[in-house]
Amino acid sequence: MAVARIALPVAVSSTFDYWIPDGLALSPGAVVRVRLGTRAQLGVVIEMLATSEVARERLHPVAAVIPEIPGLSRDLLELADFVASYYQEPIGLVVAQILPPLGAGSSSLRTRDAMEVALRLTPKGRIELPAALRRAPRARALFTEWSAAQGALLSAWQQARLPVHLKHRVRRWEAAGWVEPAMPDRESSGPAGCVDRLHLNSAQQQSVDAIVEARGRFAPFLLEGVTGSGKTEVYLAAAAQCIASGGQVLVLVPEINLTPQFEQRIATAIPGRRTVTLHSRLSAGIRRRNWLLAAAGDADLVLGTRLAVFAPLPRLALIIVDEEHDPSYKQQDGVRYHGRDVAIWRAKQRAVPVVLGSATPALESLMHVERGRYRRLALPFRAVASARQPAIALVPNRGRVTTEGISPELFAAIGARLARGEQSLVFINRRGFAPSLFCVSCGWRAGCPRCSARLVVHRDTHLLRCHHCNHSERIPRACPECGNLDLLPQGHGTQRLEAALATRFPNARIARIDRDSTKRKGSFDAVREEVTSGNIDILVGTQMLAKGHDFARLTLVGVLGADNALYSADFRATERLAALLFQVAGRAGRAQLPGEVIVQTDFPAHPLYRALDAHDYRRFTEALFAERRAASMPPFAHLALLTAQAQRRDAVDSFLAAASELGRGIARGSSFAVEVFPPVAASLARRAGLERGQILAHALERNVIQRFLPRWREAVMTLPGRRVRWALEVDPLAFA
DNA sequence: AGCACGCCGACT
DNA sequence: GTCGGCGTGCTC
Repeated sequence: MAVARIALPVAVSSTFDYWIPDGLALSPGAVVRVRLGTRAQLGVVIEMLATSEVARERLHPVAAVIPEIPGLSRDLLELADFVASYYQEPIGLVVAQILPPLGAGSSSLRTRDAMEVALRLTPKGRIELPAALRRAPRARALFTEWSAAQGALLSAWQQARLPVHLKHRVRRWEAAGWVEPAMPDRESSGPAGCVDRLHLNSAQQQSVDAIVEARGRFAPFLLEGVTGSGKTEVYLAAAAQCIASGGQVLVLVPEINLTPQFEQRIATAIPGRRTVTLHSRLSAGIRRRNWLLAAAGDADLVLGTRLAVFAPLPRLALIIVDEEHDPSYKQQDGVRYHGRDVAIWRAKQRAVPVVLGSATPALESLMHVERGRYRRLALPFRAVASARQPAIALVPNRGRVTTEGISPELFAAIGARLARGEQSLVFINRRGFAPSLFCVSCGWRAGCPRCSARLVVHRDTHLLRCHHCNHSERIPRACPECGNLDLLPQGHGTQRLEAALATRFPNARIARIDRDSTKRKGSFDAVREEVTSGNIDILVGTQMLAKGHDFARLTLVGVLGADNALYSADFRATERLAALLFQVAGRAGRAQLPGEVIVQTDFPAHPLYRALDAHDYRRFTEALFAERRAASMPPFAHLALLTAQAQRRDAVDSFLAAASELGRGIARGSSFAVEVFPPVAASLARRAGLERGQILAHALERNVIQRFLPRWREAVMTLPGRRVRWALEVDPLAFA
C-alpha cells in the first residue's frame, strides 16, 4: 500500500504517514489535506513510501491534493529539512512557515470548503463572496475567507477577466489601501534593466563586477560600506544584471518599514521588472499572490523581511541581505531561525552569490572574512563626494546643568539648525515619558504586578505601562505606600524629550517617532514624507529612526542615554550600541551639508566612543574580538539556550536543574566538547506572571553542538512536564 | 497547535 | 448525583 509521509503544522518533530487512495497523483512537495485526530489539517508530502511502520488500521487516507498552490519544490523541502534540524524545530512547523498563507481557516474542513467555493468561481469571472461566508459565525473566519476571495478577485483582475462592476470594486480596494495596486504588465512598461541609470563610483562598480562575475556559483560577499557610501546602488546594479540575464533576485531587509522606500528605488533603477514584497503585515491574500508570482517565476525580484528567505524562486540568481548585522533577522518565537544565516545556506544550496551589506557588520561576518570564507567588498567613501563624515562631539552628563537631560551643547546646536533651516534628530532608546515613577518621600517605585520590571510613565495617555507585558494602570496621584503627593517621574523617554524641546523651541515643528507614535498603519511613512519635504525641524525618536532613512537636510544628530547599554548584562549590548551609533551618525549630513553628532556620555574614553570619534568601526570591533576571544563567546564559540517558564519559580528551577544535569550527562557520556551551564534566572525573572529561567550550552565547534542538541532535546522532552513551557534556541542573540 | 480524556468543586 | 474547570498527552 503506497504511503505518503507528511509534515503537519503541529509541534511534534515527527512526520505522519497516510495511505494514498488509488488514482490520487501525489509527489513530494504536494500540499494535501488530511485528517489528524478529529480535524482536517493541511500538510506537505515529504516523501513517498511503499509501506509504513505504523499499523495499517491506524492510517488514514490522504483526503485531497490542494490545487490552489503548486507543491513545494525539491529545494524548498531540503531547506525545510535543514532549518528543522539546524534550529531543532518540528519539520511541520518549518514547512508551515514556508507555505504561503492558505487562509487561516484552512485547518477546518468547513471553512476550507467554503474557501474553495469562493475560489471556484474565478474562471467564470462571476466572483461574489458567498452569502454563507458573509454570515460566517466567527469574525476571524470571515476575515480569512474575505482575503481568500480578495486573492481570487485580484488574480482575475490581473488577467483582465473581470466584469466591469467588479473592476470598480477592486479599484476601490486599491484606493482604500486594502490591496496593492495591480502590477503593470512586464511588456507594457518600458525597457527593462536600465543599469546605466545608476551612476556608480569606482568602488561601487568594482563591487558590482565582483558580484556579477560570481554568477552561477556560491560566493558569499560582505559589502562593507560606511553609511551613505551607496550600498543600495550596488545591490540594484548587481540585481539588474542578474535579472537581465534571466534570474530572480531575493532582497532581504530587516524591517517592514524599510520595504516601501526600497521598492521605490528598485522601481526607478530597474524599471519594467516585477517586484513583489513579502512580509508579515501583508494580508493573507496578497502574500499568497506574491508567493505564487515568485513560484511561477513571474516575479523578478522578491523584497521582504526574514520570512521572504523561504520564498520559492525557481530562477534564483542572487541573494542580498541588507543591514546583515541587524538583530531583527533572528526570529524570536515560533521557528527561531536567523534570516541571514538561512539566506547563506540557501545561496550555497542553489549555487548563487549572496551579498551581506552593512556599515557595521556582525562580528560573525567579519570573522568569516578574516578566515577567507567571505570576500570583502569595501565602499570606503561616501557616494556624494562633497558629503564629509560628521564631526563627533562627546559631551558629559555628570556634573552638568542639564535641562531634562539635554546638555547646553545640544540645545545650542539644535538652535543653530533651526536658525539655518536645517533639521535635527534627537535619539534616545527609551519610549514613553519616563522609565520609572518614584516617591521622593519613601522611595517607592511603580512596579509591574506581573513582571519583575518598572512601569513606564506615559504622560500623553496618563498611564503607567509595562513595556514587557502591556499591563497598564492610571498614574497614581499619591504614593500607594505612604500617601505622599510628590511622585517624581525618573529618567527620560522620547515623550519627555519631545516636551522639553517643545518648551525650549516653541516655534519648532517637532515629530516623535517610536513604537507608540507609529502604531497606526502608514503613520511612519507619513512622518518620513513630512521630514523629506521639510515640514519637520526636529525629530525625536528611538532606534526605529536609525535604520536606512536618508534625509538630505538633516545635519545634527543628538544621542542621549547611550551609556545604558555599556552596563547591560547582555554580552552583545555594546556591539548593538556600536552599530546603532555608527548608523545614527550616518544620518547626519548625507548630502551637501556638513553634519554634526553630539553624544552625551560619561565615558568618552570607552573604546566604542573613541572608535566613533575616529569614524572607525573596525577599530572598535578589534577590541570586541579580543573581548570575545578571551571570554570564549561568539563568534569564537557556538551557543544554544534552553529557556523555561512556569507559574511557579520552583517548577522552573527544578525543571532546569534536571535539564542541565541531563545535558552534562550526555556531554560526558559521548565525550562531546559541550559545556552545559547551571540554570540561571532570566534578567527579567518574571514576565507576564510567569517565572523565567535558562540554561546555556556552549561549544567551540558548531558541528559539536549540532550533534549534541538533538540528543539533549530528546532527553529534556522526557522530563515530567509539570506545567513548564520550554524552548531550545540555537544561536541565541541574547541571554542574561 | 487543537482536542479529548480525566480527575476534583458548585449547581439541578 | 452531574456540569465543567483546565492539566496532560496524543494525533499517522
